[in-house]
Amino acid sequence: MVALPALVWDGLEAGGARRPAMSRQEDAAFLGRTKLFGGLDAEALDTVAALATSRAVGAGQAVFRQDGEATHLHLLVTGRVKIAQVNGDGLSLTIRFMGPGEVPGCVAIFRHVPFPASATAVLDSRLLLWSSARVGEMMGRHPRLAANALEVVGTQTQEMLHRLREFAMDPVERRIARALLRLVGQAGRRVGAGLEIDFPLSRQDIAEMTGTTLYTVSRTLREWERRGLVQSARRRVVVCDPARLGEMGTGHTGSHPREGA
Amino acid sequence: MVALPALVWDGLEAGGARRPAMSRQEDAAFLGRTKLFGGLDAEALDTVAALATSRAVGAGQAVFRQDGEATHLHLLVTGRVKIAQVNGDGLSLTIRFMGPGEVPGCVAIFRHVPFPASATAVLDSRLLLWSSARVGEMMGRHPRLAANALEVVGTQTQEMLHRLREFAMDPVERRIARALLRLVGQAGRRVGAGLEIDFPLSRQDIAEMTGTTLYTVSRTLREWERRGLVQSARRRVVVCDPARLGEMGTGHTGSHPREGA
DNA sequence: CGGACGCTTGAGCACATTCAACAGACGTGG
DNA sequence: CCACGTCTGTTGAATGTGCTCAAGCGTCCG
Repeated sequence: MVALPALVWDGLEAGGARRPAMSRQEDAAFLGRTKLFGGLDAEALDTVAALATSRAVGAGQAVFRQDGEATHLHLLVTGRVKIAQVNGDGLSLTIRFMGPGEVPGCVAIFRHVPFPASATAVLDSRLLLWSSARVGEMMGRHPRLAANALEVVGTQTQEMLHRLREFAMDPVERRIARALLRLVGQAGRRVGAGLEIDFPLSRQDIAEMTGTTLYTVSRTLREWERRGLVQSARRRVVVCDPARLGEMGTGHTGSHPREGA
Repeated sequence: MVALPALVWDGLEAGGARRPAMSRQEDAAFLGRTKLFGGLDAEALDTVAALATSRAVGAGQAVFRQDGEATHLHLLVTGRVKIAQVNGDGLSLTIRFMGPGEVPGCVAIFRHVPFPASATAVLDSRLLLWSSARVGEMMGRHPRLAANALEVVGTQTQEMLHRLREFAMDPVERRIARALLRLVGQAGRRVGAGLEIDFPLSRQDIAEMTGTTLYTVSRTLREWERRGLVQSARRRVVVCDPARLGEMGTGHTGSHPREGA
């Protein structure tokens, strides 16, 4: 609502350092900084990079689809991807957003099961791909990779657990606050008014992340804007006061939680 | 409410074959049938069994506590264990129940982080323990073990994801139905009226599994009892008609889901 | 036998949803 | 460059699911 400076979502500033095409060497260096491939020796990284296929996906395009066979491991290099699940009634739940260095759909690859959710690029993105068979080979050859994979998947389990608790016990307002803080943490960019979320995010998107409706999100954000906690415009959200927004999560500001102790 | 035959929860029938003390050889054979150790060769199993410590935990006693340091890997041999998380306000969420062959708290061990939840025996239970350091050694020595661990943790992630969707999109009634069916699936025993859940389960327990209150659970179960879907008595639940209860999950029997497509 | 525990039920209320209508921003094409 | 349609967001009013609070009852166990 407040006037926010004009902005393009993709391009130089969003993606960090510009890498238009990226050489094999640059890829290898990048891999070494990811959770999944970190700690492998230089030679291994080089081999892994050499085996990868590169793929560009435009904003709004699908990276992979729910229930599709998981034929390839996807590593996000630049851009941003939304992981979302659709249920039988056509309602959809956004599991999370992923950024550079993350591995959308990794559990499905490791378990050799269909993707449990769809991945859609929300910004122009570039990914590296390895076939499922290649991944098996690499895991066998590099025990460190297997250990990393366990760590990555374990982290995801605990994140899911954390969100499960939110859904089970927190009122909508608190879930929205937490979702925004999480997004700011993983995709926040300093701007004048505070921390802006790096990619276009509609009320509907937030609703799908928090299991509520776009109407409730709109009302909540509007109220927070009056109180100076956030600023927002069309598909743009800036968190001005993360601290006070966080108290909304811990706090007893508003209403009552659910359930009897 | 309907008269159910008298019953003791623990003892012969609950635990499958009776193993009062259990030798190392029996332990090894048992390990070979678990998800985590399955597929290891006989020699490895024997070594692993030899390295284990046995521990008995009485019903109602804690196996480990939330936020406690994860010093040991726990494998449940007999009995049943409840995994639950308490939040700051003293409200608790039951993540799941685990039975023989399962590995409560495994993610914390693998990631070297504190337990995210508490484990409590709901029946007299026996567990095998390995120190965290031992687990590291074993995983290094047996690649198959590392692969199994990834599979186990990956399965958990997907289960959490599934439950997350339930919490986000399903009304309370559906969540209760699903919870009962899940319990019957993993701890169901044939009885005259249908499938009885293997261990004592109160309204409060069900409420903590489904993020609701014991009052709502009571009303719901009562209604289902009138319709002949379930039978229940004090801390006992029998599912009489799993099929119709399942339709409650898929179906449009009742009300409306949440969220705008 | 008495207390604790688990279960049931009613009445009232509140958060959040549903439905409906509108307003402004964007971009597209004439 | 302006007109139009589409997309996103805002807001009001009515409704309802599920929670809170309160009371009572039966059963199990000490």
